[in-house]
Parts: sequence; C-alpha cells; structure tokens
Amino acid sequence: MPWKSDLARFPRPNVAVDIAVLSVLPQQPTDATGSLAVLVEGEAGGLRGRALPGRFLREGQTITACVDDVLSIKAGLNNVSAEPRLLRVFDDPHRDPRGWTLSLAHSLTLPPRRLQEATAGLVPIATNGELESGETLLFDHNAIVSEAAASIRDRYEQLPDPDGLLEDGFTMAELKGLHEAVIGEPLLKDTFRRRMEPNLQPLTDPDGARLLRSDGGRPAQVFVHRRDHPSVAALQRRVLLPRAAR
Amino acid sequence: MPWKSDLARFPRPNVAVDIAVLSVLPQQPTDATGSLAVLVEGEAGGLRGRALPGRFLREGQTITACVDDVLSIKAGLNNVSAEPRLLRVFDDPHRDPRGWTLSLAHSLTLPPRRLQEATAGLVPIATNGELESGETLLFDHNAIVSEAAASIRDRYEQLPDPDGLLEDGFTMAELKGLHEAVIGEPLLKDTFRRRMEPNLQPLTDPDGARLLRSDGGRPAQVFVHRRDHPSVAALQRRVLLPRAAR
DNA sequence: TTAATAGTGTCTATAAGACAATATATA
DNA sequence: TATATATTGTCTTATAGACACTATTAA
Repeated sequence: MPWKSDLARFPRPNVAVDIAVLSVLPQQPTDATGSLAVLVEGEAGGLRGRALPGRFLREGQTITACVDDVLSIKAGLNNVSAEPRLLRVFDDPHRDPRGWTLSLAHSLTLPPRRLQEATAGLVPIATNGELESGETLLFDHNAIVSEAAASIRDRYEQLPDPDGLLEDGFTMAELKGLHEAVIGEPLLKDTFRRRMEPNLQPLTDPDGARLLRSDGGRPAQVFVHRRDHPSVAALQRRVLLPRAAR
Repeated sequence: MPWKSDLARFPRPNVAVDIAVLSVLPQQPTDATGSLAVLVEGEAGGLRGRALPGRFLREGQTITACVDDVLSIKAGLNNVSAEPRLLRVFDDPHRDPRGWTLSLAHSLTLPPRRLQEATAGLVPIATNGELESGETLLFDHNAIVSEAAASIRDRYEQLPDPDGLLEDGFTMAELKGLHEAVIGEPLLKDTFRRRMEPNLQPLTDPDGARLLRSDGGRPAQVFVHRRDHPSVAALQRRVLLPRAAR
C-alpha cells in the first residue's frame, strides 16, 4: 500500500467493468450437443463492431453494483444477484484512444431462464474458446470470452452444477446435457453418472420414497446439488501430487 | 465498454497495485520441510501494522511497470522481469479512509537467490495459507497471501517448476525439496519421481552421456524443465470428467 | 409387444500410494 | 568396508473409459 503519497496528487484512470455473461443454448438440429454462449452487445455508438457489455465504475460503487447496473441497463436484467468473477485487468495505457482507461474483465453465469428478457444476443462459443461465428469483438473482448469459457469449463469438471445453471430437481440426463453444452463435447452416460453421483442428493417425497420424473421412457430419479458432501472435499482436493509420507 | 460517456465527467478512483512476492525458505532445524514465504514490508508511515508492498498506478504505466517500481523502491530488487499474476480486486469504496481507492492484488514468484538483496522480510506461510507467525497484515492482505499461496500450490501440482524457482540442472531431490517447501508437506520420493519424470529433460554432456552431480552419496541425474513435452498437455488436460464417446 | 429412456455389471488400462530392494558414489 | 543418497521393482487400490446388459415406463 502507498503511504506517503497525497492521494490527490496524481492523475487517475477511468475504470471500466466489462462482463462476459455466460449461459447455455439448447441443442440445435445441426449440433450434437447444446452450446455455451455469451451475451454480446449490439452495435454501439460511434464504434464499428460489437463488444461485451460494460460500464464505468462510479464513485461509491462496488464492482458488483456496477455489474448490476450494466445488466439492467444494457440487457434488461434486473436483480441479478450472481457474483461476478474477476478474469483479467486490461492495463495498456493507450488501449482506449479517449484516455487512460483500465478495464476490469469479469464473467458471470446466468441460467437460460433469466436471459429470455435479454435485449442483447447470446452468441455460441466454440470448443476452442472463440465465438462459433468467428466474429471479432472490439478491444480484447475475444480473449475475455475465451478465458471465461475456460474458467466455467474448469468449474464444471469439479462439480455437477457449480454456477447453478439448473434448478433443483434435475435428472441425470438433464445434467449430462448441461455438461455437454458447457464443454461442447458428448459424454458417456455411465461414466458421467458415476462421476456425478457422489455430489448429488436424490430427492424424496415426505415418506422417503424417491421422486421420479418421466420423459417418454423409464422415469428418472431427480436430484439436487449436494454442496456439503464429504466427497466434494475429495474432489476439490489436489490429487496430482503424491501424498505425504505416513 | 462505455460508449457515450464523456470520460472526464465522473470522478475516478485511485488505483493501487499490491503484490504478494512469493519465494521459498530453506528447511529450518525445527521443520520437516522448507517453507513457502512472502515478502512483507516493515512498519510504514503513520499506520500501525505491516502490509504487502504496493504503490499507486501512475499515468501511462502498465501494471507490470508499476510492480517493477514497487520492487525496486520497496525491496531493492531491480530488473525483475517476472510477470505479476492477478489475484483479486479490492473494491470496497470505503476501504481506504483517505479516499476512493481500488487495489489490484497480484502475486509474483521470485527464486530465493533474487531476494537476498531484499530489504523487506520474508515471512513463512503455513499450510492453511495464513502467516506462520499468526501476524495480521493491514487491509485484506492476509487474504491476498492466502490466495497467492493457494495459486502457487495449484501450479506446482501441475508441473515440476512452473514459476522457475530452480535453476536448470537441478536434481530430483532438489526438486522434491522445492515441492515440499511450496506445499508444506513431505512427499514420497518414488511417487514424486514418477510424477515428475515425464516433464523433465535429463541433461547430457556433448557426447550424450548423462550429467550427474554428487552430494555425499550416489550421484544424481540433473534435469531441466521440459515445457514442450507431450505429457505436459496430458497433465494440463482435464481428467475429471468422463471423456467423449468415440 | 416395441420404442424409448434409465440405470448397473464388469472388464481393462492407468496411475497413485506404499514398501522394499538394488545401484553408485564417498569416507 | 560402511554410509549416504539415487533409482527401480512391484504390489495394492482407486477410478476413468468402454461395452453390454438389465429395468421401467408409454404407446
């Protein structure tokens, strides 16, 4: 921390908050799986090309509050209570010709249900982290999208639904579909089930009988995410280094 | 990105850059292993307590340049070319009573050799991410240290020496000692060797004979880090989710 | 019955954890 | 030789990947 400096003595940067809002799109007829997608703003005043939603941080405002403003102003989303996740800070002093501007790049995950009201468009993300359309966004926003995608993909390898994309009472097939959309690849149902089961809680009715839901075939068990299970710790534990000697 | 705003219209925050400089301390007589450690500034003007080194970002300056300044001014370290790693942004509007100030918290790893000239002190970090002394730093700097420790521990589970703490030509025992210091736990030599070997390159003399180095017992093979080996990709590959169906 | 989806049994390959043996230097 | 450190052999256990089978509903 700086101690001696007079806080007012030096020029200060503008600070913008840019957000990669992630969600999933359902499976299209042409796709093997659903797709991870990101919210992109339409053409904006004066500049050619599209960008992620963003805004300047105002005095007295936290980043979370700023993100709430962005989402409500630029995407019509109110009362988003998800915590934005910091990805990167863009600090090139000349990145914005209008003046010294830092950008705090964040990502945020919203379930598709929340995005129906969104005015901006959801754009599918390819497996390599680029936009499926090949579109180039302004500034380094393609890099933000790519990092956001890598980040959510990492999280979904650890737990069934860390970002809460599903509502409680999902089936194993729905969860598998979600994972396939997030990582963009088909998965094996048996291996998938065995990986996920320790972190899922089967729902039961008041009598303790298992709750099932049918969709044209054998009814499936419905689950909720289990956030306090012992094996959650085991999953999050590092397993790549040899353990300590006894 | 903000488009319409006049960049000069709103108040702008001070932006500080705080740095957790990480290194390792050799094994002490009382310890089973060496220790991860962080550079802490001495008592600073006016405020009771110690903190991580930090400084305000100046106009036209990148974060990397700012970090270089901090290290040279506050720790006597010149020409540090390591890239700082962003950990977190502190954004509470009232966290600094002197005015609206954001803090960009970073970590940076330096080999012990580089820190001999350091004016500030290296403080050991415990396994739980707290300082071993139990000392409380100013602001949220304990949290920065804890995140920095978790981050470097993660990286060292993936590769032999991702942050370059050792110089080329290290033995397996030296590498194991480094890992034990970083994670703060003893490791098994056989399992450790098998985990590390695919990502290490044995050094040879011009004739192709293996280079060895002795330290009181059987001479050991010396290695360099292998950053382009196929198995690096395999290690970094996600292995926690079932793979795709063929 | 058939079609559709859900769930299980089980084999194989890989790798970590653990213990013990063997190898090669110095004193 | 004894001692110290390095390196390898191998057994056990856990689990991902893969394939095939069984189970339960609706039409």
